[in-house]
Amino acid sequence: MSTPCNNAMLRRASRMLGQIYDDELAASGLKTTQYSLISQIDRMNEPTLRQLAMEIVMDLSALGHTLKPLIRDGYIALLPDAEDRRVKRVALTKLGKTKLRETRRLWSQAQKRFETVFGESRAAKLRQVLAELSSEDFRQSFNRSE
Amino acid sequence: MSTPCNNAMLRRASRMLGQIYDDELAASGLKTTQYSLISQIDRMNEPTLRQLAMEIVMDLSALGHTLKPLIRDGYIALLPDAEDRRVKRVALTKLGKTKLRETRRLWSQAQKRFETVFGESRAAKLRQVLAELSSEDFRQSFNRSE
DNA sequence: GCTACACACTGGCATATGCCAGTATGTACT
DNA sequence: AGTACATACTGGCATATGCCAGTGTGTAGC
Repeated sequence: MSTPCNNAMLRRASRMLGQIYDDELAASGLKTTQYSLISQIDRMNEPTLRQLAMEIVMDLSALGHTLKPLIRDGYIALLPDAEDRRVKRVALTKLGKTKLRETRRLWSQAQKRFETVFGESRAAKLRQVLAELSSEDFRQSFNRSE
Repeated sequence: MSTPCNNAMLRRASRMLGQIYDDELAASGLKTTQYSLISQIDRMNEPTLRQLAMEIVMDLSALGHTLKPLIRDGYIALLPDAEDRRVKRVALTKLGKTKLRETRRLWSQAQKRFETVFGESRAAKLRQVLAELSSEDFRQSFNRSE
């Protein structure tokens, strides 16, 4: 017999959780994807596009596209690197930082409700598993398994 | 302290697994998302668009868009329902069924490697958790938790 | 300095996904 | 039958994500 597709189930759960979190963030005008991106940029110290892309396991050009609306709306800016002229660094603008603080309240509420409904301990375990699947180590192991 | 975003981590893992499975399916010309869709349609008995959308937790209009390329390529067809003229049912064409059988081999390989690297038992548990998160019950519980 | 090659990003095209505003159809109530 | 409302889908617009083919820039070897 064949097992249900792990990838399909992961995507399905992503859609569900995306819808749920997006509902909570609706008032902010940010999608959860955008909030997560801004939040991640805030946690890193003016990362290069590549560093950011690696961290969130996103294709470099996909990241570029995704950043466009956020740049247009003035939340983030791309700064040329001082050393290497090929490199651009991603930074939050003042407006972006403000937006992040505001939106964090809505996000916290979604997150809190998730933890309540799903269970804090289970959520922590789930995040651990998801981190493992998102690691380069996992990709390597997978690729070496052939 | 604040926990890492459950939704962001889920999406990140989805991107990773998507890339991994897509690599395996590359030779088929189908994306994993498309394979999963065809496979799901095959498992259901000529579902209506709405039934299919509910099952995979996808917005109805998003589903409509996603089906377009597969219809264009002749893998699936939309059939009018006999009883209710508002309704359209989704069916695999002969070509679609053939493609499904062919592509299943590649998918099985990805799935098998996943189970090997991640562990069969852990994978089963993960799917269980993902199914829970994808359920309408979960959405209801979440919405009622406010 | 020149040539190859590696690396970082950009642009174009395609699919994935969602929201909202229609359009068509069915159903309930009068 | 007629009106009001519910339901199923469609189309337009926007973002999310990926691949591939550039373009510009650094670097190693000659």
